[in-house]
Amino acid sequence: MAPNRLTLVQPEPGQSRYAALAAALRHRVMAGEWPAGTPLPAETRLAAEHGVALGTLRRALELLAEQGLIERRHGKGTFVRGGLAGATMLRFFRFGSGDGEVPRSRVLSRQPVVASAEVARRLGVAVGDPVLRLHRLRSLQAQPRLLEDIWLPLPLFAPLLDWPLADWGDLLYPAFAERCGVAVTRATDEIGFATLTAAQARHLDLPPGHPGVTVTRQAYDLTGRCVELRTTRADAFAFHYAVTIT
Amino acid sequence: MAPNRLTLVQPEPGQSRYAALAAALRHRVMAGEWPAGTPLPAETRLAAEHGVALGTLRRALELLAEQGLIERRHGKGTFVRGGLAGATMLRFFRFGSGDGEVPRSRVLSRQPVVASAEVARRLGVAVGDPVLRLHRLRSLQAQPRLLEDIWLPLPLFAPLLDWPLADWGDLLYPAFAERCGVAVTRATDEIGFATLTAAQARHLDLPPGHPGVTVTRQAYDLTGRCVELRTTRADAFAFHYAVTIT
DNA sequence: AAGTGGTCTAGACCACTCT
DNA sequence: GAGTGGTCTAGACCACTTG
Repeated sequence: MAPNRLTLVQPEPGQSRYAALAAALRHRVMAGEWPAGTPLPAETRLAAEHGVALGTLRRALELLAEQGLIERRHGKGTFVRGGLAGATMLRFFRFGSGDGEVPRSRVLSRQPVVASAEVARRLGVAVGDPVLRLHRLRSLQAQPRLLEDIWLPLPLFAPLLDWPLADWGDLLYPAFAERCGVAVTRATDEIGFATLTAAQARHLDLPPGHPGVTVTRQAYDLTGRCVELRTTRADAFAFHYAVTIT
Repeated sequence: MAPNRLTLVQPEPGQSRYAALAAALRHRVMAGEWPAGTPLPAETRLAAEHGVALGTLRRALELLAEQGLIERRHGKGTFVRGGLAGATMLRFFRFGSGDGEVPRSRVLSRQPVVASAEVARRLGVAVGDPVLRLHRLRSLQAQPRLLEDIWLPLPLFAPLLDWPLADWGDLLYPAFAERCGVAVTRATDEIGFATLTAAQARHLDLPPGHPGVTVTRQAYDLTGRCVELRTTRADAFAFHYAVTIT
């Protein structure tokens, strides 16, 4: 795409111009025109490029900023956001003194499998499609705290098949970005409750049948496709979560 | 306050004009100038009243709309919002077939007490201040499902002291609004797990020691003061909650 | 048809960040 | 000082709702 050319937006009937413009910009971002962390052109420049008034362009950018696609910094510029931080799962749990500490992670097993009905549904792939299954234990202060089952769609995450287990860091999302070019931008968590199986309890240093909390996460990238399904199990009594309702 | 007079806003240093204007409008709403459900004056009128451009006035209204204080309806007007619906607690739980059904509520006990340290802290009153304590059981399809402990600051909720128990409806927030003039606009919920005591389990038709979920709610009115502290206990296995992270 | 909020424009000026 | 995003203005026109 020629960067200096005029590219008019064509709002569909019933759609506002700034909404159409936001969609157009969203596509340019997702096409990789400005990689994550790099600034977009200045407002005046972008407005001229798309043949709209400054206020309209700003409305569009505000929309994208709300959606978390870009980030605006006064005096500096408008930047394409990278993925989520990665330690977000921890904000659900309260452990002794390790607040803000990144948990140590150990991959217990890694194997390519075929997607079950449940996994396929949540991951948005076909039943029987190849997926990478990870089993992972995360510890705080040498105490095992979180037991994770992770499913990743396989053509996409193939680089992880051979990656030496010793080189896996404590956070997965940065690894997704570096190794597989996948940026997680949005995730949904479902919180439920179930007693731990004997095997699960053993990993977590808890008695069998101990009450456990189950957090099922589906993570999505810029294009909205689900790139990760993760089930985390932990001590229910160490779980704590706060929400604001409006 | 004279409605037709010019009332200029005075933004504090470092504050934008629309922010100052929003604060001014917020005060006018909270002072009861336009009761809940009634429309504010038209944009052009309000802008003229406060001596600002239309765009600035709109920015201020957008702020208040985001905060849930007002609601804008295209072609109709800008309205002061009432309180929260009231059945919000249910969205945490999945029970058999009663989706969307409003649970039947029965008040088990009602007594004025003095605030303990914990209740005082969460309610924002002094230790020893009078509060009204309610014990309440809520059922779906004749099955007891939710056991609630509720504390209400007492000068404010005095009308509830004499109100015949037979006349209490199934929802509390509408009653708060009608009887005590209290509109709940915001609430925070904290979710945790704990085993049920024998007494709690008995009310819920569950065995003693059964795993329970505890939702602690603090509800606030327009002015930001806490008007309700509520602890809800229920079957942990029937608990389910979904969040979106961005 | 009249009144409401929603969109869009064109331009001025301010506040922040870097060099 | 030059470049960025943030605020504010004044006015035109559109879309929705109601009588």
